[in-house]
Amino acid sequence: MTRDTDYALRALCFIAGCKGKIVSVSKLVRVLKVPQPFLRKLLQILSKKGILKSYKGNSGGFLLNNDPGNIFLVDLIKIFQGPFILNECFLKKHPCPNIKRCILRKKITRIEEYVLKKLKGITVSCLLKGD
Amino acid sequence: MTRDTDYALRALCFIAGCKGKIVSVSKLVRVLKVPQPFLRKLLQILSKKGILKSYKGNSGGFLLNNDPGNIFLVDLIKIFQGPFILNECFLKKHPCPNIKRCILRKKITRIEEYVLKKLKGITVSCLLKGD
DNA sequence: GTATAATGATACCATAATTGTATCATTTGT
DNA sequence: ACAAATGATACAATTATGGTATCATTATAC
Ligand code: FES
Ligand code: FES
Repeated sequence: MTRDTDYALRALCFIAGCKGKIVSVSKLVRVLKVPQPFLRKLLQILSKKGILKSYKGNSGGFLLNNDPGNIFLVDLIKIFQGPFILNECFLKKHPCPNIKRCILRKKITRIEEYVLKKLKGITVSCLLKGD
Repeated sequence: MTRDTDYALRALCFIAGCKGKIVSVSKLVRVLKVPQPFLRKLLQILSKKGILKSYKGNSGGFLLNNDPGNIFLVDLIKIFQGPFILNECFLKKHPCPNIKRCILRKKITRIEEYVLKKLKGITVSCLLKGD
């Protein structure tokens, strides 16, 4: 998990905690102790991706656009770290001669599928509530 | 999986395939089509770590130091990518206030333990044989 | 209606990690 | 002695990450 995803998740959890109240970046920064311009960038991205709703102008800020139960960790990972790529070939540059049969690939794929399944079960709300 | 691990694993598989014969880097390069000086570095590391045995001098090269069934993918990952770190805290800089209770941490840890267990089952020989 | 406090958009920069190169010394079989 | 290999190590290029800075735009509060 990169810093992007990390910060974003924490911010989302906090926003979710302020049920309904618009939260500004400066507020978040005070709480999360994260570099402000960086966090701004992240929230802007989340806003573009439809996860947050933004309110401009004085006393503006951000709000969740969905139920916290509908914000999945995998989505954040996708946004900030690109698609959860299932290890295509374990030699990336030269396309692999035996990509169809490669045993390692099969094993890794199976593992990644499991991880993905588990990750799909993690949402903002389940982190807040603790189930 | 990084390029290091990737190349190393392919090299090991190939060497394992040449049962007993000493394999030189130049031979490997011809087969694997990987930058030579880079591969050399990798094999030197594997040799230092006791996974390969090296033979200097004319017609020298490398040989497996263990049974292919005893060369584990996890070991390569450890060597080239550092210890398989179980996501300590999802905010790395400022130590987390609730590191004991953090729900995400618990969930991630559980997933990583599973992956580790599966990864521990992957050896060079099982990639060659296909079981 | 204007000042203020917020976001939107974007370009830039610094550092670290990854990936790869180059070189020279040493060893050993022929 | 020579050739062909590894040992050791320093260097360089590229990319990814993490972070800044700036200016424009919008909307609320007074
Ligand atoms: S090496 Fe290409 S898919 Fe396994
Ligand atoms: S945030 Fe620190 S362990 Fe979860």
